[in-house]
Amino acid sequence: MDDKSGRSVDFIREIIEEDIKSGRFGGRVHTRFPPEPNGYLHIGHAKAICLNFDIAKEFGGKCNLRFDDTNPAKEEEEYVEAIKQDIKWLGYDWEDRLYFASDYFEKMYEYAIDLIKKGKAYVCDLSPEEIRQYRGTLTEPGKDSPYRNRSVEENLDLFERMRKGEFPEGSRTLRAKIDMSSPNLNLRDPVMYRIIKRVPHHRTGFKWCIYPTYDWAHGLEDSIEGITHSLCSLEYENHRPLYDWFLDQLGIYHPRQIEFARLNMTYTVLSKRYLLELVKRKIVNGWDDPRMPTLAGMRRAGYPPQAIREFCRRIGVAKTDSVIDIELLEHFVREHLNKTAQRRMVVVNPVKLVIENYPEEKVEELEAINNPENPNDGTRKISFSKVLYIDRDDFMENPPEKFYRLAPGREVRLRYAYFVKCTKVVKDEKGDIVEIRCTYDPSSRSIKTDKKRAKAIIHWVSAKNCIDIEVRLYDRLFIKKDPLDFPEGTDFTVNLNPNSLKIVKNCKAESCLVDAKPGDRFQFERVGYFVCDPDSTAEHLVFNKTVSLKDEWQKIKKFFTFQT
RNA sequence: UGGGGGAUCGUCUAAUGGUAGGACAUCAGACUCUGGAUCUGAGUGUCUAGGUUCAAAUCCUAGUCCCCCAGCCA
Repeated sequence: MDDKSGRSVDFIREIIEEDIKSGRFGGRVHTRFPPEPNGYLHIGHAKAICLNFDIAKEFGGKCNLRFDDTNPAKEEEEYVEAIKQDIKWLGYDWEDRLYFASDYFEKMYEYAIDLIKKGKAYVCDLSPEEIRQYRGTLTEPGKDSPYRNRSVEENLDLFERMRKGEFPEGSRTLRAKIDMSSPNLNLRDPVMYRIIKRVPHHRTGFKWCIYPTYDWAHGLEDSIEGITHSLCSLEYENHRPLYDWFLDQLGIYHPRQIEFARLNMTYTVLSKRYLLELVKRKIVNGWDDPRMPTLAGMRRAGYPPQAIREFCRRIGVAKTDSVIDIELLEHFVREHLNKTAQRRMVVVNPVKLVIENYPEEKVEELEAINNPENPNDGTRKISFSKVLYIDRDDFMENPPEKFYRLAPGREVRLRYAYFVKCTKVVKDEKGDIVEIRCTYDPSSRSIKTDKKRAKAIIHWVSAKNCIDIEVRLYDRLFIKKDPLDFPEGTDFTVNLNPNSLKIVKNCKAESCLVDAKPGDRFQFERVGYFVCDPDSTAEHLVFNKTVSLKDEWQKIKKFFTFQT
């Protein structure tokens, strides 16, 4: 999408504009988002949600939320609620248009009878294996089912008895009578109804023992709801002739199906199968684990919904298979958080810094800016004293050339405070640094008057006045750009990032963070963006890393480690 | 091998016969009390081969490569 001019539109909006112009649907635009309640929504669904709801809004139309609950074996109520919550969180509203395919079962049944009466559908006694054999292959035509030419009366009778539950699961199906030699396998007498008796449907219980298949049901759902443009992913392109066929045979209202490429992202898996596996094998801690690409996971990771929406808008929509760099998503997350997240100082990996020439009992209140990007957020006071904590990563005993931070004999500025100069390093018997000693320059305090330039500015907290928090450092779940690229005989877990979660307790945070509530987002200065996790209690605050700040030094460090 | 789709910087995406542009990423510089943010600059692209045309990413021809389809999943 050309984002500067805002003039160019994607191919779907182009089609819709043409349809409006030609009056194809009386100028109406009505879309729908049709999830199957068999898993949690992920960022790929977000693309479809944004597309459907945004288009409806842009063209003055409506967008329905419709659960495509035609397979009781896989669907659960838990997912229905989670999906509704996620869509709301994303910022979309289906108003009073919440529908379920299962609400249309009776109507669909009537349509099926209509089709049987027209001689366009028949009850087939072939077993699943036989159906497969009769279907033929990609290059060979199929064979007609021996039951294909039953009389309308017999079909009507059998179909009614299927509904009544007279036949065992898998014994019979209702099939459309189309063309067993069609080069499009979907048109080789597709199954419309199958018998499922053992599991209850999450909404209709055991009321039904026949269930419509996707191909039969979806167009009917769209038709019943008066959908104008039925947007779906590319793999349904081969199904469009079938979608059209059913509606044409029935002679009912006929929406237009348009296919677009689903979202793929680097370092991410977005198939329900693998996502479910991650949860079931406890590789992650549930669907809302912050490492999951689910909306629930991203919410818990601290992703602002606005950033996800902006991402969806900016990736555009096309028919080309594509893989989006995850960096692009992270870019929009940072962009939003930079403008909105208040800054705090938190030392994740603390080491003591003692200022030798600072009075023992003295405490100063220093002013810090809450968000330099937003003056309206004001300032806060932070406590300064003789003993501080700084991050171990901000000190090196033998620094390389590009390391600007604290080192023996070096001077740096403490953010919003003074210049300090390292005088000494105190180590324990193992040789680990336990304390860094320094002196400070009392004249360097004021932001306004002190023009002394610092090569580096580091963050800190006062040991006397800080709180301990838990920080969960999340990183991408996979180390490989394409997690599904694994050697034969292994599975996608070989590509898991062993360091995707690092829990750090006893991080030192400035005291004003005690007021943080779950969902509150902050920038921990010079570290990254963090969100307060629902696991937090008043005594024990937990923060999840959303995304790190861009870090020049990390790049340099990486470069060095590659060199040596 | 049948059918259906698709191919533009590293990655997405514009240009609808008339200057191949933007974003992310990368690199360089400026600025900065966050090695953040911001600003400036740089490099990198029309799948291939022919043809039509004053002019082709766009039209034509032939090829190449990629994706989807043989569930009673969606």
